[in-house]
Amino acid sequence: MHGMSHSPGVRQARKQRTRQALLDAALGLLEEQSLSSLGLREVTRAVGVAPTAFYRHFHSTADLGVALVEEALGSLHPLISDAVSASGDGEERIGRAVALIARHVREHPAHIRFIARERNGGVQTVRAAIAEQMDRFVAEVRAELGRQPESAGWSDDDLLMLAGLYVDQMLMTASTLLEAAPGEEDEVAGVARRRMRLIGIGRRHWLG
Amino acid sequence: MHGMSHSPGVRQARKQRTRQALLDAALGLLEEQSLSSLGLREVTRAVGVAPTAFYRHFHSTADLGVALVEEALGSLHPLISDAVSASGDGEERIGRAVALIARHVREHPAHIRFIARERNGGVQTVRAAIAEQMDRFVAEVRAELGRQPESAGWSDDDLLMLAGLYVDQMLMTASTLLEAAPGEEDEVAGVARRRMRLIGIGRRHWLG
DNA sequence: TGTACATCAGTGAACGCGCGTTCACTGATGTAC
DNA sequence: TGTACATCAGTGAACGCGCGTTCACTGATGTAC
Repeated sequence: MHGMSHSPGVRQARKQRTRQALLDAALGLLEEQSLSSLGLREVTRAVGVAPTAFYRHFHSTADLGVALVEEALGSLHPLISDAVSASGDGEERIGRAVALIARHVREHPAHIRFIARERNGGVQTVRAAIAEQMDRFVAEVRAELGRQPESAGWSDDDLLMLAGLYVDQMLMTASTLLEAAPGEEDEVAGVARRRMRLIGIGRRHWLG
Repeated sequence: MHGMSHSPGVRQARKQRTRQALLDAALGLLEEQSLSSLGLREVTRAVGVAPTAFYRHFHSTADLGVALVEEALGSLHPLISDAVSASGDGEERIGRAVALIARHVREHPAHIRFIARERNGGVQTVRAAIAEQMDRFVAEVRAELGRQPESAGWSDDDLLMLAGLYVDQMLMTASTLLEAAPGEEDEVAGVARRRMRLIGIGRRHWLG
């Protein structure tokens, strides 16, 4: 009942909790503004710690932004591969991919908003962090596409082009769903599916 | 030599010049930050007028942002229609459309950056102004597509879907060109052309 | 054409406020023995 | 197990600074007659 012999890192766990609270608070504040106008004091106020505590975790709000990119996109890689590699015929795959995106947007709206906003935002290091993750997504999608029989005869360049088109389309769909009025989501999802269908048709007739 | 009988609006012309100077200065400052962190004093300082002069022209920096949307996108409607309606076969049309975009990016980089950044930015009224202009572009492209023989048998909904895909693709191409390192532009344009080609193939095989 | 008055774009001082950052600190947690 | 010392996450006061906004103003431009 009296714990282990040497301390298991209570201090470190508390620090981690504060850090996460700062990230969560920032993400909330960023629903209505851009990172380049987010203040360090705003964030600490929302958490309920002293402004100076911020420096124990991040050098600046830009630094925090890079951590948010990691949080928002780092865990998304499995989902992306799933979305592309789903089995079944083309129509089924499209339906499942769009449903996966819609679910992710419903469960993590603030993360998606943050990425869509800062992808072209005013903070260079954050833009670079997002671009790096997006490049990884494109590379993963390309690898997945390369495994499919439909890709026989495709050059590496063309596969990369197609992968980029799919990834951009996914983010655009997510961002549009986010802005959709309640009840409009189905229509947005329908348009997204038809776009994917048209791209799929282009893919099938690309050669020959 | 002594001017016309009643004043032709010297005062109004000067006011217009100051207003334009504020817009130009703001656009320059926005290359490296988002509108939501742009300060009114920053802008007037860059122009060389008193901070209070700002209020003679705009209620706020958000208001100035809406004016910038008008400036950046208002004059773009003819170009968009041109890009879609160019004559010649598919490949020629694609080449001309991408060249038009590349030229516009070269001539108005700050405008494109502003739109790409604020399309998902932190200022609601500016987002709405951009969305409205984009909707107009989509409607215009749809009308242009509707006039082409390739669109026989297409439903209004599908034409709208295709028009949206083209417009999103154009903005994405513009934004990617903007971030391309010098010398990389040709490769980016090449990928953009292949994307357009694939979409065009999907279009040709959409029905039947 | 000349005069008297109105308009209004731009000024400059002043305000209260929140910002990022520094610094020496506190006290719970961790470590050595 | 107990004691003495080290670490370090979080504190709170203080700083200088730039911000948005108000206000009464100035003087060139515009208008009426």
